Amino acid sequence: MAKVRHSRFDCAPGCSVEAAIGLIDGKWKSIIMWHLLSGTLRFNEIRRHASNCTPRMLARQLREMEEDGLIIRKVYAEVPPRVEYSLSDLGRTMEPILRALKDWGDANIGLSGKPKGHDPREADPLRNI
Amino acid sequence: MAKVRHSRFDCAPGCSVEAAIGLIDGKWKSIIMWHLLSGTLRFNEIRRHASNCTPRMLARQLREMEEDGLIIRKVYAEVPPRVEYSLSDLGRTMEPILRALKDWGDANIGLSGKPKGHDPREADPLRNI
DNA sequence: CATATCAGTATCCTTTTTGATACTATATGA
DNA sequence: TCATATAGTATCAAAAAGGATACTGATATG
Repeated sequence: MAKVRHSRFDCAPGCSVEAAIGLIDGKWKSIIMWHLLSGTLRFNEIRRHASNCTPRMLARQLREMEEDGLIIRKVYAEVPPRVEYSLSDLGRTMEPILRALKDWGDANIGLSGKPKGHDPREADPLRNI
Repeated sequence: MAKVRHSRFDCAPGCSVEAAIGLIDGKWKSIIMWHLLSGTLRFNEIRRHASNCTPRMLARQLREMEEDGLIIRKVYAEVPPRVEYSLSDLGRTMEPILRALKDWGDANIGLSGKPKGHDPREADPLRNI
């Protein structure tokens, strides 16, 4: 998405939709949230779930989600360091969204990564008359 | 989001989540979908719903959604031109997602544009020991 | 005749996001 | 002793997304 994260909402009623999605649109956020639904995870545990997410990216996304109050970051004063991430109460309220996304994806995304079902252009070349 | 739109899914099981959100993460897509739930709309009608979306951006997002099979674009050979956008069957299957987003937003976003509920850092400055 | 409407495009530019790579300090285990 | 694990950060570069503005061509309206 862009620049201004969930800014002003003078465009009701679609805006609450935009606001909600604005919180989870980072490239890894929805995945992170999804896995945190199952319980607390440490930094590198999350990283393993989101392979090919660089530590830099993961850190950024986690910080943003923390700022948005979606997750909780708990630092233990140990060596080597231990940091645990978990969903906040607010974050947990997003479960219906995450589940809806998951259900839709499971039902509609083939292994191709493209939605199932034909592209209308291929099926009906006259559509565009 | 980024570069590769719903690419490969070697990271199950979070990937269907990512795939689903990848289809609606454009700055205006979820809003467009939301309004199309109520019925067919013309280009400039959508534009009015998404004030301060430039025609360039609106056109781009609509094209992408069309390519993804979420919406249908119907062109009438009239002058001045008339083009109608509507949800495809596939697009309509996203209603649960959109509704979940809307419900969450209505329940949790104040007029500030920030999620309701306190930032943990303000409430508990010792959290980060 | 001048203007507005329609559905966009074209061009240029800025901002935001993401990626690659290397690096930190300390402790444990081989 | 050397590597490994931890949770990141620093720096640089690339790419993607978004924005501003101006323009189209024919027709209807004032």
